[in-house]
Amino acid sequence: MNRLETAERLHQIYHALLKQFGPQHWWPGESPFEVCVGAILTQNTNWQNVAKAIANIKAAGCLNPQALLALDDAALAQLIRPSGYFNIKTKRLKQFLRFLVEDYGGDVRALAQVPVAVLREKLLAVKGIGCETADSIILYACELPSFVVDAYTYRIFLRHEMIEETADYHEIQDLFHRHLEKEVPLYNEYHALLVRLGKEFCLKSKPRCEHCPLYFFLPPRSPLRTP
DNA sequence: GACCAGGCACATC
DNA sequence: GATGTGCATGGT
Repeated sequence: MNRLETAERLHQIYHALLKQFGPQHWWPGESPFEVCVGAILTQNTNWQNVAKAIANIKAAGCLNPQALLALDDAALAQLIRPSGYFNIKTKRLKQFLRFLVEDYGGDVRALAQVPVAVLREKLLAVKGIGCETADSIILYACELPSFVVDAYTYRIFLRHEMIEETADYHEIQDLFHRHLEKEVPLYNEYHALLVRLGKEFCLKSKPRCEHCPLYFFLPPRSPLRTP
């Protein structure tokens, strides 16, 4: 597939998804800070469980960096319990909160002033933040262009034979960065639509024609390689 | 009861 | 550098 064909295919898939599902209105958070918290809590976890955890944090009046940091680990773990892995996520959340408060005064808008490449490196240096979480914070909280790749993205584009089975996170991300307009709304909607496709048709749907832009049937769950 | 979900760090070979 | 494992709840 040459460069033009790849770009055309990526756009074709995007428009087919948008036509099928409509805008997804991501990220489902009321503030940039809430998006950051959600990005960490949703690691390998269903969003419904994360929503419960965030509701608990809100009910406790703690949805701000200072209040969350002031909680002791046991209390925070209890609040985020529904999101699973609550002990490890307590540590990860606090690592991020310290980073945010100490380096940026607890203000996500200040994060968004940092050049994308630099910001990404800084986020990845925080223990508990990997590629997907970093890109989610950059794209959905800071509204800067960094395409979010996840396990669904891998499975869908592997099935479309647009990536190799051995493709790692950055190879997949490069596919989108090279062939799509570097626009935040496009990156935002594309990733959200891929997740929607994955959720909707992962195991429920029969395979369709593999040349159809919406090739719903996914290969079995397999890990996305991260560097 | 098994399997899955919007990962990540760390141990081991 | 690749591969395996622990982390944990809630829905289907």
